[in-house]
Amino acid sequence: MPTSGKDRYTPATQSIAYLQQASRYALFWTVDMVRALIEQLVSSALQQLQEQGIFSAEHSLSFQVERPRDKNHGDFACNAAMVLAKSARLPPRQLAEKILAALPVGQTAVERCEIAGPGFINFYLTAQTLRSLIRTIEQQGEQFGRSQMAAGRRIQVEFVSANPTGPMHLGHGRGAVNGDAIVRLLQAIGCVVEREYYINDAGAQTLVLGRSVLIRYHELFGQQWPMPEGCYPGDYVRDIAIALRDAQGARWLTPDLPAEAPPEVVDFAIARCLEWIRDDLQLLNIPFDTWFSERSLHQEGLIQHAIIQLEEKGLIYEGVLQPPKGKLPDDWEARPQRLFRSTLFGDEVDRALQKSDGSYTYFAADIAYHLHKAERGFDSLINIWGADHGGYIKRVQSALAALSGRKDLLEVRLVQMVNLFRAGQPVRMSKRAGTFVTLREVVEEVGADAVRFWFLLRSSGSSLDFDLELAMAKTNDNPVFYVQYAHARVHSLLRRLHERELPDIPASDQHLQLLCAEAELELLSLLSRYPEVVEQAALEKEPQKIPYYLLELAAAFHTYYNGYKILDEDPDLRAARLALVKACGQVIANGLTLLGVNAPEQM
RNA sequence: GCACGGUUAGCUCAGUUGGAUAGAGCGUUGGCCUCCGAAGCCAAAGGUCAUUGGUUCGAAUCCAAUACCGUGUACCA
Repeated sequence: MPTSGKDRYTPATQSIAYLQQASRYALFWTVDMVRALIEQLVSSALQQLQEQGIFSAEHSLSFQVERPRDKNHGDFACNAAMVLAKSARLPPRQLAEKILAALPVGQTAVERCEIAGPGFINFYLTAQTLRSLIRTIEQQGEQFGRSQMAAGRRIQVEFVSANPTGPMHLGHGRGAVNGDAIVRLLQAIGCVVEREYYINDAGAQTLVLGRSVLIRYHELFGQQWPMPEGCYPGDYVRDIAIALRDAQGARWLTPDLPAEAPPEVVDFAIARCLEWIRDDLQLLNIPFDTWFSERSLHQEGLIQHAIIQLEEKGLIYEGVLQPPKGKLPDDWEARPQRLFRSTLFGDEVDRALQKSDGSYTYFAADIAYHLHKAERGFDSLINIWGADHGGYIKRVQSALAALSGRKDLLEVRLVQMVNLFRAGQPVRMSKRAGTFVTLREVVEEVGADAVRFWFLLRSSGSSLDFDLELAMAKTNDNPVFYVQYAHARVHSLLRRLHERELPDIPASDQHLQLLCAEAELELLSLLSRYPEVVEQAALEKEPQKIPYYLLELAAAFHTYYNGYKILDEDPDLRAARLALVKACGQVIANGLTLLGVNAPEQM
């Protein structure tokens, strides 16, 4: 039986006869049907060979039907002859000959098959089969490429979760765009996805923010205090202070700098930062379903709830950690702490739950948070974190495994850092020198589409160079324009059609027969791969596969456009080519939508 | 030291159930508009897939060591 696809494609349960029947009566073949047919054909051939005694009965006849990388190798390729050569005690190519001879004949979708390379059997689809794809795309429209393969699966994606202590920077933006794209991809295969933002509105950093604001606030009234070590010097702190003064006047003035800012000031500052963050996310068109407050964990006693559960499992103890190996921090001292036995779950050391002042660590809150997520009944949880948080993965997964018993519930995906460039020169960023570039400034300069596309073009696992100049370029240098331009060209053709008052005739099956140039069949073949690309990108949570596919499709489209006249004098040919071109436009639009990038009709 | 990520063309990077002659853009060189948008197309040159070994019909891909780069490395978030 075929092992290709496994649960990823329509199982090849239909009989060959059924599929042949379907091809005769249905308007079109879907890619899944073709794949299923080919798997059936090969299976049937292998069975016949087994009856002939080429294989003994106990040999499992597994093989794969795959998409060849090189277009010269046909539409599908089968590796059966190579995988089974040993069992058959035949050289791969000889076995391939026998398989080929045993393939059932007379079906309509496959034009020809041939042996190539070390023993691949390549299948070339008929032009008719490829053309029918236009019907699929016409019928499914913006649904083309979407599926229900993971229908009903409930997934939560937590991403961004930038601290509300300042404006978002480029790294946050990358995480935001990446998370958003993963959500869209999962939705495209039928998952029910919830987007969540975890607000770190408790803890020391918020107090530092409050204190920094308070100092700037007093400056507005003529009171100068030096900014203490560790406080935030950025200009935005002054903006918050001004807003505080404008909203609440002088009521927070004090003769001396208090050790802690009043809670109202802290809350005001946090609220202000959150407002900026929401605005920035909106600018990038990234919505959230839930904004989850860390503070609520403390207030509702959920941290105790989580710790009690760990205690009941005997996973908490009072202890002293060994000093870390390698470079020792200057102020390291042995101190007894309340520790969680994360080493039992694969972590390197046990982790502290309470600080020396008795308050809970960030980790303790994170345990409670993730327990809460687990209790909300998701099938899986995905966190998108910056690479600098990589060290926390094991401990959070340990805690979740301890509490939920589900080891694979949480998947953490790290997004590497972003380096900012302008015309090839690195843009040095320093908070102190005031040369820090915020996400908002970049989005406003180059536009949300360019920012999104660039961030999605690179796999999240490698660091990314973002060049402001390139992102704005309106040439081939800029991939987002290249793709959008292809889409705009499609609509430009439709506008020209209208201007010349030519009829927009729907292409008949006979019209489509005129599509037989190599460039046309290649374009069709490329279009047929789109649903598989979406599926793969979603399953692997690797959005970059979509931009790369779109670049390939756009390139093929531009080549076609340059080589052939779409608005031909011959109305039949014109109708056929327009149908193909519209299908391209549809798929480009679908792909861009999946990335949250606009598909403009005019540029 | 340890953990995680990375190393593919001059530059920036794609390349996952292991697959055929390893790809794209930029840059370089040379071509294509009396014609639907040249914001485009075509062609050429450019490679020890960091190194070494292993697994097998087959390795950039899997495994093991090594080298170099990045991030993190008690109580911060």
